[in-house]
Amino acid sequence: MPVAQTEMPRHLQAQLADRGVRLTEQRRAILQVIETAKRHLDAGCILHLARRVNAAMARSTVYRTLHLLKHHGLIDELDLLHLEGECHYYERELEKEHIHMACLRCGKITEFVSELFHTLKNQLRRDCQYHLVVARLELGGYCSECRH
Amino acid sequence: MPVAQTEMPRHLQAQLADRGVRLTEQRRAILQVIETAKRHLDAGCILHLARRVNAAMARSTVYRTLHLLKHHGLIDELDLLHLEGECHYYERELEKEHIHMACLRCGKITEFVSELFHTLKNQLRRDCQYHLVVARLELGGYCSECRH
DNA sequence: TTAAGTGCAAATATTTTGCTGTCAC
DNA sequence: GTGACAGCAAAATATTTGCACTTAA
Repeated sequence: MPVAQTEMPRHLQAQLADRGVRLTEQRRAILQVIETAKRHLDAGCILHLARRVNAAMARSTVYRTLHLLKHHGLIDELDLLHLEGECHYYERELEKEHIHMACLRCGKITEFVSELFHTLKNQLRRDCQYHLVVARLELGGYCSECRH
Repeated sequence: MPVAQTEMPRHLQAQLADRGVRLTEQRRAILQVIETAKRHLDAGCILHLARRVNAAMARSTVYRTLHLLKHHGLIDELDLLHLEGECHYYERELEKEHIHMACLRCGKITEFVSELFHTLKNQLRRDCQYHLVVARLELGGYCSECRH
């Protein structure tokens, strides 16, 4: 019996193309940076990394592209409790939505997947009278190495 | 049989005094603004309202006092999904921790209390290996008037 | 008395915008 | 070919800091 298929993660590039969004060299560079990121990146980091691919990249192009991706729901914007300045961090939207826990001393970020968070979101979606679009749960505390 | 008493909400002023924090005219004005707030205030609003009490109040005093209160755990800092610029909003820390739901179109903020959120926090506290200090859940979507 | 707090102005950090030239489709 | 996009520089927004003066305890 065929099972309902959840949307497979595909290249951001393909997802944008599907939506008729114009693909420029600059956008491709930024998408590549986001897809291959090994940690949470802010706009400045994305610019820095994207310039390795396209040296002339303007800072405003990064901001405009992040805005585009966010409004298409392809990336999530995080604050990570503003541990380092006030910038935002970006990561690819994934099926298994996760919770970010930041260490208030060393800045380490740990990600959790929680079935109960999923249940909570469903309950809120049912009860809150809103058409729920984003749910951001960010935690702060002290990690095992930093707490005394 | 006496029941364990949860800490009653008291004047922020008294809580600061307990901690040996110096009380100035400026701090008292800011505390009063926060305690009597009827909506979520950002630093600019707090400055504006505090100047009704103390006309010479400097913007930097507001920021320094908010920092102080936040580090004493007496207020919570919210982002409300950055609906209006990038500023932060502040509210008094209350026993019944609540969730903020922001309408992405009209900007209305609705607050929820959820038993399940409380349970989730307890589960995370137990499982996450961190000493949990803050948990911020912010939701975005479209309210009943704004969704089509 | 004196360490801590304040006001002011300047600095910093992050993000947005106007405009002109360029490129993807 | 043309409407959307990029680069650049300047503006806007939010917050922090250095320093000299003032004040709470």
